[in-house]
Amino acid sequence: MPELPEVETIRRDLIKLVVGKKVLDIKTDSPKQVKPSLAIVKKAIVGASIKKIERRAKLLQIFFSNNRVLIIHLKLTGRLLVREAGAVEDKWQHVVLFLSGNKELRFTDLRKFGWVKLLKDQNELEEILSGFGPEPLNDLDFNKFKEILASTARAIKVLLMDQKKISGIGNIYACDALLLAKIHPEKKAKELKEVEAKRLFTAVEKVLKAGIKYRGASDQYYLDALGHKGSYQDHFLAYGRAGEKCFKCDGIIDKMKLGGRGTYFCPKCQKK
DNA sequence: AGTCGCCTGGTA
DNA sequence: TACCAGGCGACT
Repeated sequence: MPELPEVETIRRDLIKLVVGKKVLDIKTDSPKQVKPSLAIVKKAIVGASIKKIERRAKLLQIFFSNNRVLIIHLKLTGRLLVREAGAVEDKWQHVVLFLSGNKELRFTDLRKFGWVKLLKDQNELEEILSGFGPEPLNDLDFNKFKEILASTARAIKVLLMDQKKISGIGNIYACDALLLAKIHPEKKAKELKEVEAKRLFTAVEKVLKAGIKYRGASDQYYLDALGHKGSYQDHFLAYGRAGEKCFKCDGIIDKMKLGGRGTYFCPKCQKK
């Protein structure tokens, strides 16, 4: 599932591949995923060129030369692929932007949970972005992190994945950061001791940076903008490793459900 | 805070 | 053939 490192990798790819290109046309076979509607998006961006591409949390923002903004959420199985015009159709291809320079920007999505949304104006963008917590690799310092922890008695893993509190962390990096910091996923956030908070703060930064370094985790569906896999899955600490040996002790990684989500942890390293 | 619904491919 | 995963918003 695309989380901060995966979306960031795609953003960096797209900057090289599509910035400066003009939108010639757009099509979809899955109208529900294009908001507010294909007709409105078409009218707004056909003829404009891509000016810059930003990321906030797991959201990609495409800014156009006419000041319109498209935001994209990949959810679980979304991909953004840049292909040559007319190249063989990609699996689960649902929205296509036809670009100048004989390129196509394709949004593919097996589950169809992802979406592409045209914003009304700058205000709407600010409104949406203001709903996200700080970026863990940019505007989060340790004091702010401690405040966030102290604000709730929810399980620490659920908190890490709450985009309103901290942005960009999903199941993979939450599981890995908690093992690296040796903290049980169910531990209440406000009950973390200073040293644990410190370890977790460092661990979050470390796993996210590793994710970016390895160009994301292609455990299941994730591919970068050129359709290549990342390799962070070869460096998973906890995620997806149920039954395998812990990387730091002789314990065996276990799997449980927490907040409805599969949660991987080492019962020996991560005590409650 | 817990549950449902959105989807579809993979698995039991 | 039924069931399940899973980000996130809506609902309870």
